[in-house]
Amino acid sequence: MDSKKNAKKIIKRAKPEKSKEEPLVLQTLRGMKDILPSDQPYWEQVRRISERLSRDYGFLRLDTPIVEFSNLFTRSIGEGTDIVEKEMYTFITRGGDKVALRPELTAGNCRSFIQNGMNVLSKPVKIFSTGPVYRYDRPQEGRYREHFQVNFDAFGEQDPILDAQMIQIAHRIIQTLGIKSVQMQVNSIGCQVCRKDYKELLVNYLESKKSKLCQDCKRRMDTNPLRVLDCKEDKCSQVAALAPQSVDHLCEECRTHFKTLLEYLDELDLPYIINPHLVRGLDYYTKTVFEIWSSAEEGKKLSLGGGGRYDKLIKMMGGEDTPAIGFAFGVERVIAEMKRVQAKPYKIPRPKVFLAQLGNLAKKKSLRLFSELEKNGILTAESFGRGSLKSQLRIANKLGVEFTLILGQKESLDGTVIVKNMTTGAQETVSMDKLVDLIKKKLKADNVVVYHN
RNA sequence: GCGGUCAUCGUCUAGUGGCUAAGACAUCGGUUUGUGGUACCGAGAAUUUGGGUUCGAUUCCCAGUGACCGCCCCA
Repeated sequence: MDSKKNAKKIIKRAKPEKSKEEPLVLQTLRGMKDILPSDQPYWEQVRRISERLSRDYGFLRLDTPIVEFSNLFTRSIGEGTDIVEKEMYTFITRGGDKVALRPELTAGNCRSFIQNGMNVLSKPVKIFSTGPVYRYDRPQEGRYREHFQVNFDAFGEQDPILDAQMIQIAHRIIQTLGIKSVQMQVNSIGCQVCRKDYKELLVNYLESKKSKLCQDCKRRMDTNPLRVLDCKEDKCSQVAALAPQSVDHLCEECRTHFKTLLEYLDELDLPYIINPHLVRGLDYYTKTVFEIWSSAEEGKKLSLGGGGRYDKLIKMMGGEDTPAIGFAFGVERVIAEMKRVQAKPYKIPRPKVFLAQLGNLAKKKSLRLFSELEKNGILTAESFGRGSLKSQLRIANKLGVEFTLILGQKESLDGTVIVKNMTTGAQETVSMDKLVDLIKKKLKADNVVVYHN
């Protein structure tokens, strides 16, 4: 006994020495995580609801590669943005191409739209996409280096009714996922022309109040003056409160667009507010921008998702002038919120039948029987590797199945199988060829095959 | 990128500058031969990594790594 233990310890000690030259680190990379089976009901729910609603609203699915030429992102998102400046996973391929892991989905979708000539499709072209995106930033709760987004883009329609519909579907998905208490925040940051004018106006104003701003904001005045409006410092928000607002300085077209959008939103009974300080981190936005926030409890400073118009992006990228609008939400954040408000995850179907086998002959036959049950839509669990009936029943019990099928030596020879009711303990022997029908009947009678969602 | 807090079995927790680092849950096995839930018994399983101080460190110090918090920013 002692020698056994010692031997183990020696092996343990020896292990690291063996692999000294290249230590194997059994750990996910910083800011990345596994999505474990126990979490899958939530993910499944998000997938199902998103896919269903995307279809309901006429979106077609598009999947694009995770890796693209890196300038696809730098040019669309904007050279000066944080995402591009310090958060991109960029590398050179063996072929010498400068590529990057996508930090968001819209750029790739636009590329695909142009490359595949989707402008010939009837407008609007509504695109649904989902998958991982990558940003090399400092991880925290709700912020990951790899996270999943569910994304909607619509190309070729400049009518603000599409803005309203986009906000509607965003709201609808989050609500359907069980997050009832949400708030939509909307704003208009104008088009290229009026935004530029507004920025000048704002900078002039801020310049006059410079002494009252925090250090960060003094810096922001140059890099991103709109951000000053968002600062949490008391003194800055006092300055921001009196600052000129973008909505008051829109050009005629942008003002009408925004006004019409608000009329549509009023019609929809959505819980929205106009947040004149709402600014988004990507350069390509024009006119409408919006975010979706949970309002269940204060404290959370993370939006669940956001989006906006990018009317000039396709043209800027070299495509035909095509107005567009998009929205994305972060799956991890939405799931965290679902858990917080105790929203119901998807109920993954559990087996109602367990197949136990006993003896060599039965073991051989059980594989075929299992397959037979599966083909007939009877979800069955098993533990073929286990020998004793006792341990198999224990598993069956733990799984909470309705029936256990027992196939032993005797039954194998007779062409029968024992059906044991796990609630009552009663069991009957039935012939193999009647088994499937019998089980189907029993499950139906017990009304156990009802799943929600 | 900057500042801070933390780090013990799979999970949740105890504990200590010095004998085999404790418990619960979970896992696996057993309580005779072909029958589950309870009970009883047993097994495996951890001091994040690397240095340093020390006769001796899981404990003290430094660094790395990671998680989390506050910035920056964002989904």
